[in-house]
Amino acid sequence: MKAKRSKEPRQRILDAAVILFAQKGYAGVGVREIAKAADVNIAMISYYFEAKIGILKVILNEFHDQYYQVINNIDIESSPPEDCVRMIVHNMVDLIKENTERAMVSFNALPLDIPEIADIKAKRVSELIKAISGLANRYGLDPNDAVLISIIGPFLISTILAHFRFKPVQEHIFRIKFNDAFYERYKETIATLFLYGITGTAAQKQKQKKRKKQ
Amino acid sequence: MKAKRSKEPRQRILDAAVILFAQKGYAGVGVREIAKAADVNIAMISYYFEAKIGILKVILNEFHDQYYQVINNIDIESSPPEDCVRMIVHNMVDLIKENTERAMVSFNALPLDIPEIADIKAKRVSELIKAISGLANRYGLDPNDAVLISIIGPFLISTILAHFRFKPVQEHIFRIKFNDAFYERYKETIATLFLYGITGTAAQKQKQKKRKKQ
Amino acid sequence: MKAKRSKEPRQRILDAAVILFAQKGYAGVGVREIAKAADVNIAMISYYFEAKIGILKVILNEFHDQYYQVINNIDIESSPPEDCVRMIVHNMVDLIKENTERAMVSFNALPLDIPEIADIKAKRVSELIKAISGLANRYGLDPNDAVLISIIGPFLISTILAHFRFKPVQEHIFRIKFNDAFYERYKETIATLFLYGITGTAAQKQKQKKRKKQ
Amino acid sequence: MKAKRSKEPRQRILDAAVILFAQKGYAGVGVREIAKAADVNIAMISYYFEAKIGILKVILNEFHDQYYQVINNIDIESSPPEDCVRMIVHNMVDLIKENTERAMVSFNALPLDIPEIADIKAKRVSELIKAISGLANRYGLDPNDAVLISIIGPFLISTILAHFRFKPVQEHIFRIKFNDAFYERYKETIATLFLYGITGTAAQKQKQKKRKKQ
DNA sequence: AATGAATGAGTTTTCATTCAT
DNA sequence: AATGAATGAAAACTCATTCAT
Repeated sequence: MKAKRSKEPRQRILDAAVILFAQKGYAGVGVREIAKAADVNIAMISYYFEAKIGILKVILNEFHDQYYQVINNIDIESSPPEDCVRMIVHNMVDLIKENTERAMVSFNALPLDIPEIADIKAKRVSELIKAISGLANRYGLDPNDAVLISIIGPFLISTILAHFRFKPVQEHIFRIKFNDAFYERYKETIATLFLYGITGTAAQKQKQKKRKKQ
Repeated sequence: MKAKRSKEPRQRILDAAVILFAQKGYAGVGVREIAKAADVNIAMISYYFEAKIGILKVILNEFHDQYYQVINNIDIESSPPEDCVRMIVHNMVDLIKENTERAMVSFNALPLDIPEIADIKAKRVSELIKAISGLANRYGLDPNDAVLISIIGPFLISTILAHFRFKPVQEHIFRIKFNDAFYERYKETIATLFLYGITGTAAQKQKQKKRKKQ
Repeated sequence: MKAKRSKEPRQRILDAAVILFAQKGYAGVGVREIAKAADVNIAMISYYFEAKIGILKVILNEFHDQYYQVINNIDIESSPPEDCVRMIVHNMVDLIKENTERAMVSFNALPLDIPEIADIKAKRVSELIKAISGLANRYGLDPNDAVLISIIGPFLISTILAHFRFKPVQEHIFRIKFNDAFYERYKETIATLFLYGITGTAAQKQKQKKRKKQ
Repeated sequence: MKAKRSKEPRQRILDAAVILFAQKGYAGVGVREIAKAADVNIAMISYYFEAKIGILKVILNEFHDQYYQVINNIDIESSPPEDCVRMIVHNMVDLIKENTERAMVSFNALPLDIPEIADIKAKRVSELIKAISGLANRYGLDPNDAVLISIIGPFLISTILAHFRFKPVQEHIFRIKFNDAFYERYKETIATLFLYGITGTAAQKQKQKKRKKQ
């Protein structure tokens, strides 16, 4: 049960908290539970993070730093759009696969009624939308078409997260193993689904415009 | 703050709890807060629902009843596949638009560490997968292809839910109104995205099979 | 579980309450539990007994009425002392055998911190002591010897009650049936134990007095 | 009202709880009342005893440990039977005199509807019966005579406890002081009562056997 | 005579945090 | 840097009682 005492206490607390927050939500986990899982004394939590909410703030910021790196590290300008999307999907699946709990905490289990958390979240979402708009532009979609952006924006992350959310249930029902081979095909399928979907949507839009002109 | 005392106490409790659970998660909301928002005495909660968890059970079951009706009410056999998908998308968006909080509670804010809730959820997900498999079959996709089903299964609901999750933030950033006109276009776009995506994926699969044969 | 609806509600409440109070103590039983066991509506309790404590008052008074009848109905004056004791033991065992729960409630499970109950109890105990003193006198024991009276006073009832208290455990351990035959022998044994004990004690006292005189 | 803060909090809780449980029964006492009487914070109760029932478990086990020591410490084999009984009575009165509340809680005020408590009690009663059987054997009584053992088994403890239960009432009625001198005579009287009673019973049994043979 | 919904004060237990060591 | 005892507030839940019907 207890985390190996190999790492530093601070890191052990973070690791334990991420898993528990992902399972039960922020409010559903007590500091005693975290301290026990991390094999540290309760008082260490306020020592390293001031308060329980401090743990969440660190988790949230650390994950978002990684998350936007995945998008921004892609050289959107110089690669063909399709490669670009495939790379993003590839990196994003890898990121979430390796940091499933962190991702789930950062997207789902957030107590947005706590102002500090709401502020961090709002700031980060703004950053994301800019990146998405740039990408849309490359596909001939109008980057100022709010409706379109608001649809395709959360598309990828939510689809990938949905997979990881339902993973335990599906493992049980389908009796399949989600191994590396699965995830290679998964990345491909998601990218194809997204690319065909988005180009189809763009094509449809062109048709409608023509019809209107006529 | 207080709910209008027009409805029956039991319904007022449910209505208040749904909104609060969606905002703060199940564990983040206290029964006192629910009782206050519903304008009922705190003891009424255990009177009508036995315990706090009883409220969640009712919400969960009620929403899933509606949710599977949306899928099962479509006459999959006799309509052309495309119409079928568009109808499902249409109905599903309407359902979630009218029951945003219920949907979010039923999909995101669930305390799966509570056995009773995990059981209900597992049962309902099984029902869903059967329905999805039937639909996939009509598209020439292999209904026993676990990987494919496990990808497109949670696709629709998670995409639509993602929109509603990010709705408040987007309203603020894009300064657009999410009115009826928006949702008509939204349904169309989502359906197109999904149809092109899924047919593209099916086409791609055919190609790969041919290549392997050669 | 529910009491047969053959008797009147008032009596059903009393019967149910006696059993529950004996099992769990007065404070350990809720009015809802009593109402359920008696198959009456909760409000009937305050209707018939004003409040929960009213049930206990009735139980207490009813049992003590029976209890002192057992002692006072014996014609202490005209029977030989030994017969007199045997009859008291006989009647007392019968009474407690038929009213085990009522006796246990009236002697053990009493909330003496509630003034009304303490008052009833004090009044009844005074009555008992007078009866016992009279009996002691017939045996040549000094009825004003407080020490002696205070020892033999609670002797019988506590011994008999102890049997009934440990009855379930003993039935289990000894695997014996406490049937009518057992209770005939039980009465005899208790009476013999008491008679030999009390005459032995009286004899011993005489010896000590003689020694002191010498 | 408040206990002196001389002892450790854990002990103060136990001491306060014993007195209150003896007065009002387990269910009749609240943890807040215990905490107040022990002059500790209410949270200390679950800190030291996990839950309210934890206090009772400790009281119960501690008292029974002492109680069986009293019986087992007597060297039944090598002393004359009469001395043996007098020593047991002597030690038992001393024990209960010094631990009146603990004894009353352990014998009367037990919530046997709580499985944990019923288990502890059953285990302890079994231990007692073995000891009693051994003692009976020394008196020429059949240790396998379940009826006899089941009668004389709870005899001593229930008689002594009855004295302490009625002590406050008797002090008031008889206006006598229950001082050390009283208890010396009390021990003697109880032992005599018991010895004469038990030998008388044994003698009576012999007679009956003879009669049956004839 | 009888119901069951409703109340508010009560219960036990758990919470995040702090303090002396 | 680390402990674990201690705190007071808040958690969920249960209580006996009352009231309109």
